[in-house]
Amino acid sequence: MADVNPQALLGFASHNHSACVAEALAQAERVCQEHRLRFTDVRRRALGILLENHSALGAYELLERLDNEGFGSKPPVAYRALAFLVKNGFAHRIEKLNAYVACAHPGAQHDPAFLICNDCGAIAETPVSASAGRLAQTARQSGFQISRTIMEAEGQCPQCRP
Amino acid sequence: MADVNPQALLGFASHNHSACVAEALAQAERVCQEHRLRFTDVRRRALGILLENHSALGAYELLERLDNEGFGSKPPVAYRALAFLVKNGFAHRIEKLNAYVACAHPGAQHDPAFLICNDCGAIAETPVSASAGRLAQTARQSGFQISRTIMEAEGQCPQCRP
DNA sequence: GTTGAAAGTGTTATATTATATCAATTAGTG
DNA sequence: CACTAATTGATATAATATAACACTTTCAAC
Ligand SMILES: [Zn+2]
Ligand SMILES: [Zn+2]
Ligand SMILES: [Zn+2]
Ligand SMILES: [Zn+2]
Repeated sequence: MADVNPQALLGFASHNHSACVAEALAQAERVCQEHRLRFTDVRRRALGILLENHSALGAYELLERLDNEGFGSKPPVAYRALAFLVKNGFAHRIEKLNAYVACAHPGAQHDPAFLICNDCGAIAETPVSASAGRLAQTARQSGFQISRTIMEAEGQCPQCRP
Repeated sequence: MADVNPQALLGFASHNHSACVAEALAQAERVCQEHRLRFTDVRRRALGILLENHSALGAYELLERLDNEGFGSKPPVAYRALAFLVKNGFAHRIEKLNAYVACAHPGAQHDPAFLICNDCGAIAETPVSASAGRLAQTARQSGFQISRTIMEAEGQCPQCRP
């Protein structure tokens, strides 16, 4: 989960990674000011770590990095930072991996969908609208009111295909 | 997770529950004979318990019931039975709940999609084809080869809506 | 039928993921 | 400043899951 080639990510396309990180952090900074959210040191750094890694990170992997940088060393430190990031749309939890990834389209609240490469661990967040899909249609027809959807697809990314 | 009104399930429609269980077990029996799968006592009973409950059951909840009936009492007993059932399409794992549910359309291999009621715990498995959806389309376009999809929607079932 | 290989069962032990709670600190408010 | 709410960090524990071993059962080959 940890040692993934950053080249392979962000929709499996290469990109200027440090600029990508800086921009995402600045964006988060703006959103937090707008919404009067407290973007504290741990939270900012947690998001930075997720962004740098640019792939799903387990809570304990994040915790280890935070600990190494002088933050707390116990599970709640990581879980609370993650809860803040997820709640406010800066990161997402990947259910299939019990892991967390920085959001690729922060700002607007959205239902994310993920493509997860089983070979290299790359993760791509796609802007699929869940409310437009067949599942949502089925739900509406049966009177089920959807509040949140989870869409994750496992497989092989373009780089890892034979 | 455990005490759910069976009336609320199976697509949130009521049905003859004991007949439903019996039929599903018979169906599993047939499929196992066809495919030369060993439908042992623990496995059969595990499926029976999932069917009777007719809602998602945690591995340890299943384990407790198996233990009460004289099977093993240690985690691997439940996890192995579940692995067999899931692998062969008789049950599914609900990632969002870390729980397991009997398949509503056994026989054919399929990518299940679920509607999960956050109020009463009811679960409906819908026959949505994942490969036809927008996520699959996006994947194809970017060269990603999907091997398996997870689709879970949380919300309120018809019975629980105000 | 006996035998050997493969699969299944149950246990012990341990790994991994996650939360409840409390004391101390910090940030925002009047 | 004084008050309150939010945040942090630690302790402790809960919940979920797997590795590895000994023993038994199944099944096919002989
Ligand atoms: Zn996102
Ligand atoms: Zn890959
Ligand atoms: Zn199914
Ligand atoms: Zn309900």
